[in-house]
Amino acid sequence: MGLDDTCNTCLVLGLGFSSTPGNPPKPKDQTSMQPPAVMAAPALSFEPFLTLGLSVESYRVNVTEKVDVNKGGYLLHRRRHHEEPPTSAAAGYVYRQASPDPSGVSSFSSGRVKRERELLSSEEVEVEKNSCRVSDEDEDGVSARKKLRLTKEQSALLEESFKQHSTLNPNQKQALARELNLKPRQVEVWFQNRRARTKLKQTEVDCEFLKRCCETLTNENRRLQKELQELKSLKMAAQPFYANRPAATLAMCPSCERTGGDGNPKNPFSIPSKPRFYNHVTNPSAAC
DNA sequence: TCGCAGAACCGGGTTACCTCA
DNA sequence: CATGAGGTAACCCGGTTCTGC
Repeated sequence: MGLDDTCNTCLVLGLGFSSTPGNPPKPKDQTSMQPPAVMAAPALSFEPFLTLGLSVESYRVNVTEKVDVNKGGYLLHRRRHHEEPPTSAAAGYVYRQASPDPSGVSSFSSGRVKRERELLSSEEVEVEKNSCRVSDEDEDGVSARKKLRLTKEQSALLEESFKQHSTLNPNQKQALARELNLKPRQVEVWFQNRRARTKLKQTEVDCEFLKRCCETLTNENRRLQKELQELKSLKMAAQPFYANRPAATLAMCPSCERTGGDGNPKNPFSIPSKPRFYNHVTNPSAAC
């Protein structure tokens, strides 16, 4: 092993996702977004490479399954799982709830679903009749988009509901609409937009985190390049003097400038026969 | 007047259910 | 009777439009 071989001392810097402090524990039935974090460098490797990168696949997957950074969990997978609430099972209520289905393929299998929806839709019409806050048409019948301004009370209730369920089942939507004197469609839209805002916020947080990781790794790369350069210049300077010695027996610690050798403890230039690796973060010198 | 937040809308994808050959 | 295809409804998402402040 020569100095060039010492350059083969690996540096592996990985960037991936791991849990971030402060993230709420993921609910049992939800997958969670794991914010990115620098992975610990592997202890041993013999290939010379410095990696700065993301696991694209894991990022993609995780980004689509994240937990609201400040409002609790939310679901991005389409889920059509439902279950009967304990109190209303006999009445045949249908719930849409988060599904643990990891494939993202959802299930919404109940023979009662459609009937339930039909019942609800008729109810929805009634609610919409009663809802006077927003109208799709003006008095003269001309379609005009009017923007709803939610009151503080309405917003608070919607937020509260979102904290509990980031998605609504038809019953919840109806109940919420009734309570807020809004159209079920408006409640639905609010939840859709709310989920989108949550995701956007999470994406921004992730982006910032990755930027910081990138900076850190860039600096580390620069430092190691410099160290490598120093090693090379030391090798060049030492070559005339130790011309008869195999290059593999030469090594010098750039930090303490001690020179290693062939592993013989009596030889001041000996290096261990086996390469010693170290955590460059906690121990910047391999030779020491 | 401009920018922003967010409500509303649109198109596309997925799933469940129903009907019919 | 079982089954597969086609149609429909409902939901969600990403993206966009547009309104009110």
